[in-house]
Formats: sequence, structure tokens, C-alpha cells
Amino acid sequence: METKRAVPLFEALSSGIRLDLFRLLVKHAPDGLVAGDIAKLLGIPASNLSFHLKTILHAGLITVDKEGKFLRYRANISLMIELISYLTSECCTGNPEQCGGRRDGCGLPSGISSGILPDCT
Amino acid sequence: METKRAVPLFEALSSGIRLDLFRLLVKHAPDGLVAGDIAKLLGIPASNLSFHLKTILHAGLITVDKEGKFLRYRANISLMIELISYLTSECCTGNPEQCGGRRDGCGLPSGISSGILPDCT
DNA sequence: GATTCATTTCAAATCTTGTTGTATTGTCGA
DNA sequence: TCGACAATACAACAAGATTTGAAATGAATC
Repeated sequence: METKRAVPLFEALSSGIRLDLFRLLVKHAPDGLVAGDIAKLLGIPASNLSFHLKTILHAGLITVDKEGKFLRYRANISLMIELISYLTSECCTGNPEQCGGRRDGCGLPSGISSGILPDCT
Repeated sequence: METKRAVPLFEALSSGIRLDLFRLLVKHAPDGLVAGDIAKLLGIPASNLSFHLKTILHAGLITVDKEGKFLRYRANISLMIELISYLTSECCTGNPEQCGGRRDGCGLPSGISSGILPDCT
């Protein structure tokens, strides 16, 4: 992933409401949730939710499918995994010895065995 | 890591300049860089850099040390690793089967062997 | 086709962020 | 102490984000 691509993802996650929203959709994967249910669960007005849904959707972190008069939203977990990979490589590339002094894959997460990241072994 | 703690980190990373800044400091770990050098490398005015340094410093993603009349900044790699762990667990907790259909640690990153995440094996 | 319901769109108000130039603070060397 | 330099602080402005309620859109039910 390119840095230019990562910035809008961080923007999308840089609001408490949107982070809760994404986590909620991860929790409800793979079925997802319709907008009305999300609004109820987050306790915010529908129009405000719509604003945040549009923001995070535009970033690509969620997907939407029409179901009659409902709109069903789902977390784009693959993209999140790409983002995590980006962060991981940006943390270690060129500086394996600086990965927290760990030799077990930048210590990410605990229990990771050696050989996880090419630059970190 | 708590969600409340993660939000300011995403805020800190949600600007192209600050993401470049953090990556620059990772690249120059563990020596870090002084403010003037960062400003030159990023090609932005000192006062603007100071604004972004304050933002990302307040989030905790970098540290600062006084060296005479210089201020030396370093990336807080441990915190980044915590953030990555948070993202990883938030992506998978309770829904191992949704981790991109992978059984090799949410496919993060390529080469990860099984047993990485408790919820993903 | 009229009504109901889910959702978005819109406009307005407010708040926050980002940028720039200038001024200030603090440190070093002569 | 003085001048030069590193860096931040401040003020002002521009630009963008967030929130809300009301109105509009579109689909299901009767």
C-alpha cells in the first residue's frame, strides 16, 4: 500500500464515531448491519450516521449493498489487513534492529514467531 | 489498547505531512532527527513543522530530547506496534472466520504462520 | 396510488484543523 | 555580554469537519 492511499484510511478512523462504527461492523461480520440498526446501536441521529457512513465508505473501509429499502453495510476487512501490513512494514523496513529490540516479528502481536517480516528477522 | 486511546493516534497519522514525518523518523531510527533537518527534508516552513510535531508528540507517537539548542525527535515504535496489535485484534476478535478467509493469522503480513492471534487460528 | 418507513440530502451553525509570517525564547560561541 | 542560530509561540486567516433538524428520495405494504 502506498502512503498516499493510507492517509484517507487514517482520516476515516480518526473519529470516535467512525472507529466505533467500523468495530461494530467487524463484530457483525460477515452479515453486516443496516443503517437504522447502526444508528440505534451507536445512539446517534440518522443524518449524522449517514455523514460518517459516507466518509468511511468513500475511504473504502466499508462496503454497502442495497436490500430493498434497506442499505446493508459491511466492514472491508481485507483493506484493514492491507493497512496493518503497511503499518508493519513502515515500522520495520530498513531498520529491523529498531523494532522494539525484538527479534520475534516486531513483537506484533505477542506470540509471533520469528520470520514474520522479511526485514525483521 | 483502548479505542479511546487509538483515536488520537489515527488523528496524528491522518495528515500526509505527519505520516511522512513519522516514516522519516522510523527511517532514521534510532538516532532520530533534529527539527531543522526534518523541516529541510520535508520541505515545509519551520513553524508549520512545529505545529505538526506538537500534534504527533501530544499523541505520543514521537519523543523529543533536548540537545543544547537543538531538539531531537524520535519515532515511538513501541506505541506503533501497540496500535498495530490493536488493529489486528479489532479486526479478528470474535470473528476469526472473517479474517479474509485465511487461517494463517489474518494474512498479516504474508508469511505469518498459524497461531499468531488467539482468535484467528 | 396512497401511505409508511428507511435512508440520504441539504442548509446552517459551530467547531476544528492547517498554513503562513512574525515575534519570542533559549542556547551557543566569540 | 553580544550576535547568530534553532525552535517554538502567537495571531490571523483559510479551509474543512461535525452536528442537527427538516425536506426529499425511493421502496414496501395496504
